[in-house]
Amino acid sequence: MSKKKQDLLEHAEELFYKHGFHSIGLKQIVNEAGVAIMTLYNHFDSKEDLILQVLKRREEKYFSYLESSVSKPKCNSIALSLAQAHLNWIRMHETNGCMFLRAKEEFSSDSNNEIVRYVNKHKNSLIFFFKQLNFDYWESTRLALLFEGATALSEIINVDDVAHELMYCIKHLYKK
Amino acid sequence: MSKKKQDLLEHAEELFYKHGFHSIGLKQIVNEAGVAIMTLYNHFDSKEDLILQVLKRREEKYFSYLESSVSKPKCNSIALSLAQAHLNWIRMHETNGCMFLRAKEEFSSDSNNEIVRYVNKHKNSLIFFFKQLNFDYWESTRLALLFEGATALSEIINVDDVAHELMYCIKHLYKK
DNA sequence: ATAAGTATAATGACCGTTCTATATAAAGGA
DNA sequence: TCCTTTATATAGAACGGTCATTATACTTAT
Repeated sequence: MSKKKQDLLEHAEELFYKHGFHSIGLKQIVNEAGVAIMTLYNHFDSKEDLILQVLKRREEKYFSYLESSVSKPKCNSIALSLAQAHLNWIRMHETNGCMFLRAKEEFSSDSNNEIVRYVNKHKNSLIFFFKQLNFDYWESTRLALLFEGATALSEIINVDDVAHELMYCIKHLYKK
Repeated sequence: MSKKKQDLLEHAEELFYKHGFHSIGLKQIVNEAGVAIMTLYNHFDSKEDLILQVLKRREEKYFSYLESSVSKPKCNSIALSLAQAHLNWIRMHETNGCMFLRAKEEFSSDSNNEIVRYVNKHKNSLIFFFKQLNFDYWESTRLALLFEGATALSEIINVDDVAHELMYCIKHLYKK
């Protein structure tokens, strides 16, 4: 992948997450990335295409982060390891909510929008990921609920306190 | 309050929640409400002022909804009654996330923005509301985590399944 | 020479906000 | 009852700005 394209993806991810998808203009992205606007359109079909590629890149990073936490677990409990990984992910970023849900929210008025469909797919992949680790449907759904809650609450109170309560919930609600 | 102002607030709330704050233009709001653009500026100082008044109205509705659930409880458990009320609130609206967090997210790049400060205050009011019902800090924080999780997850999977898991968590994590 | 990146300007549309000028209707005094 | 004031609402245009996208033409490297 071109260095310029990578720069664009990185700065677009940061700016979209910080300001939102409608708020940020392509001009601001290319300025931040230090490339020309035509270079952006050379690598991406449209703003929607850029958003989609940003989200796909982020999904890969997030899932590989979760996966590494189960392949190299730090706790004897899988649920606890996953929770630790999710909390670390939150700590690594600005606490500004779930980027995928925010994308869906901003474009959800058109339910056939490609971004909306992609986010739905992504969140179902997350629940499916839990199921593959031998959690049943309800246990997986519950994990998703707790993780989304942790992400959202971190926008308001400090992450350490959120972590405290997420761990408390997991410890009392999961055996493995 | 003027009938026109009420119409504006109602349609603005619906449109902001459906499309987002930056996405929706004032023209579309006045069209939907059936008033002239100058009528909007007669009642509100600016778009930011309109957003703030929409959020304040919504906060009152949400809190009075929670309050009525504890004054006329349907369950023997306070936490369970609150959870039922929160789930009913979700069912009453389009499942498009928490409007307050979405407002904060869209304007958070300017942390001194009045909307951002208001949302922070609102969420702290929620935790304070729980504390007044004799939940300690951690119990209150945990309730907030679970409620935010339920709101977020309802954007993805059907609310009945979310309700199932929220109730499960509450039952196993709270005595009263 | 081929490919990738650059700068710049143009397009048409929409943005929040303000201005002007007109219409309506209720309220108060004669 | 008539006249005047005041408040509220209206339509429509204008302002300067930004938006995503496209076209053109120039400069680099490989």
